[in-house]
Amino acid sequence: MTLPHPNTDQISLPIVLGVLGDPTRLAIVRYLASKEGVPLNCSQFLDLGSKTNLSYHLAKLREAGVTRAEVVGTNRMITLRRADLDARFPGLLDSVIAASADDPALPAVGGHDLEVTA
Amino acid sequence: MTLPHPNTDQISLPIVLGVLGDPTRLAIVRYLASKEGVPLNCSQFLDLGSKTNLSYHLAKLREAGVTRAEVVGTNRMITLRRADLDARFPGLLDSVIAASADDPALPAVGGHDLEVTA
DNA sequence: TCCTTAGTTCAAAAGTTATTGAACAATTGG
DNA sequence: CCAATTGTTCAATAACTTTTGAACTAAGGA
Repeated sequence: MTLPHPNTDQISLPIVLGVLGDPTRLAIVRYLASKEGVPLNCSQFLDLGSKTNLSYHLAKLREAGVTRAEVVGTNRMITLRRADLDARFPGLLDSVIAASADDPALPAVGGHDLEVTA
Repeated sequence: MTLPHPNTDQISLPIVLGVLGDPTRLAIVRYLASKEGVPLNCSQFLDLGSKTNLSYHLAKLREAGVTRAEVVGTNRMITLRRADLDARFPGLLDSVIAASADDPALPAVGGHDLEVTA
């Protein structure tokens, strides 16, 4: 039960940009970046939409090569593909994350500030 | 006859990313970046689509704050809003342009290489 | 003034993306 | 085995985006 992911060299710039051009998905990426190293399961994101809708957005991110999802039991552990994105599009992810960090219009995950101690 | 543009602080990250997530518009931005300082009119881009369709894509870019269009006679002179984008989203435009420079899947403007002498 | 050039606007059609709920599958724990 | 948990898939719908052609506006030159 492994899920399909593009290889690094199959990651496409317009597709990545298009996928990030959605507030829900940008919020997911921003949250993943703030918890880098910690694999998160889908239910962490339920603030951002219904379970079905998140499944859709997380699949878009995965298919674009922005995230990686590993099946662990009944969970999908989701991580940012930072190294792959940095290799393919140097500086892009950093600038997107930095810019998203001070965007008050983006939905928040957790209903609390990202700086709250974990 | 001035066209509507967002102020710098009204430029939105998801909207900019969404607008750049289209091969035609990315090709326009890439070409504008390669000719920075030289204002271009719309007909420069006719390789990328019909006049009507380009009017649509150029309006999207302008409304998102990515380009500026100035009316000069019967022409619209189009420039990249690099300073505004750099101020709002540091590093973003540079990384997008650098990444788009080596994307063979993007349509080309002019039917010749961008490095051809002007 | 009349014609041309440059680009917009409008309405329709076609295509794509987002959202929902109900049903499904896979794993884990009792 | 049974039930709960986690997440997917499917079909429907709603909403948006892209593309087109015909009609239009505005400026400039003959």
